[in-house]
Amino acid sequence: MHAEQPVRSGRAKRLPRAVRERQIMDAAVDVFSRLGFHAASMDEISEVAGISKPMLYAYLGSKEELFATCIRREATRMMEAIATGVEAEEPPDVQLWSGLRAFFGFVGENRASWQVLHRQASSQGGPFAEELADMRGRAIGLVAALLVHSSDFSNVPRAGDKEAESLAAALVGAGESLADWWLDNPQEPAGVVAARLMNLVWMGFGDLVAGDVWHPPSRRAERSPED
Amino acid sequence: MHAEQPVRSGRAKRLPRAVRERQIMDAAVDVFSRLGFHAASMDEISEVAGISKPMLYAYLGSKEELFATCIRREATRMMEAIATGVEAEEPPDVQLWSGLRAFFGFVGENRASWQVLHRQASSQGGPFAEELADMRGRAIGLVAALLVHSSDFSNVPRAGDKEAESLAAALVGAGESLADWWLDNPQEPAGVVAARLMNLVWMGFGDLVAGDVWHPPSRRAERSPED
DNA sequence: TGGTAAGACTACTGGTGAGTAGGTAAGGCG
DNA sequence: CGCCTTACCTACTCACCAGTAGTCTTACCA
Repeated sequence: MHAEQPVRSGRAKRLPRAVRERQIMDAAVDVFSRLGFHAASMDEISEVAGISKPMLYAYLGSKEELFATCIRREATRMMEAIATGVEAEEPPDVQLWSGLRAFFGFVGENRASWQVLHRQASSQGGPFAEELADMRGRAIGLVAALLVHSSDFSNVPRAGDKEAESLAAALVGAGESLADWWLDNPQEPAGVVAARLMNLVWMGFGDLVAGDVWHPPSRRAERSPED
Repeated sequence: MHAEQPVRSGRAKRLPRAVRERQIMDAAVDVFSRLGFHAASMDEISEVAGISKPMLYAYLGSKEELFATCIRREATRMMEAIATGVEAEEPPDVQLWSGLRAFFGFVGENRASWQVLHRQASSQGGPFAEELADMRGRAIGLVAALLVHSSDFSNVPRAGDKEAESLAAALVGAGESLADWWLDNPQEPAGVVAARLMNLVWMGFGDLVAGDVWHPPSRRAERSPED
């Protein structure tokens, strides 16, 4: 988690524009995540960023533009974090496992980002939710493709795209909510939470109750299952 | 979905307090679900309800009280709808199935309620989220108890409470998100969506890919799987 | 048929927060 | 060293909205 620098008292030191913009964005994500879009005030964001309000407007435009920029930046960071963790050549279950680990890893280290993306963005109407729905749609699409691809390994008639999509939506949603739950119960490491979801969606309660569990292939031991 | 009566132009007809309160609550749920807590204005709520602002304050108190009352009412309605659908004597998988059907049935017929509960309430901080977290916690607790109980049927060492709870959180979350997805893709009936989630969480992708599916016991045919 | 209390309204206040006008310091470059 | 550009500030305007004061009106009962 970023350590926002303390509230300044005098005049801020001169800094190049790019640096200030990053500071402002960090502050904005922080404030938006804590208060939500409407309750967050530009005054507070500027204060946390350590500059004055007109700088905000000079650099990042209106409040709405600022919020949209936050969403885009954080969404991109997250998708990249996940994409980096997944190898397209692996078998489906391993890909899923890698994706889950990367996802929970990101959330664990960027709680504010996650709050902004998951709660604030989706609960505001208009272009924000749309922006977010786009990214969410891409994530669901990826998972759905994974599912359809999984079916190719078996001799079962290929599931309909709609069906795969809704299953993917359920899975993505399970991940989102488990991440939320995890924020309130942060005792456990990311790897354990990810493994639990992996077991749920891959094995199902039916198998789990019967004592069957999924476990990652033991090769590739450089990535330990604990964080 | 309620058909909110159109915007009045003259003076409203005299009505007994209880009736007016219901109208106001319906209007409030409608407006809060569309705009969120902050963006919703008491003026708009009063307009949709077909009365003037002072009536709002006379009957339901402040904006915060009104919102909290909405949450409580809708949460209670939903929990009751689910509880009514589940028989405690049934085997675990059937209980889960009934619960899912009842849940998706409720969401399908009360979209505004669901928006208020799932999005708006949780994204506002303070006592609202707490209220909501309570209900959510009860739901998770119920599912967790179901899971622990399931294990008793098997010879597996009983899963830890924490583990059951996180699995339940994932399941509840999967339901929430699938419901959200469904709102955007409302072609399919509630029963089909519920069945799909049931299959996912009970069988798991592993079994589904292999062609194994869960299906409800064929007795009790008076409840058809379609809505 | 008139009295009255609950139901309803118009028209205001006060506070808050988005966005801006106009002015001040600080680094760079001749 | 003086000039200009870029970073930065204080102090405002204006709109919107929660909440209220004071007044009118209608259904019901005696």
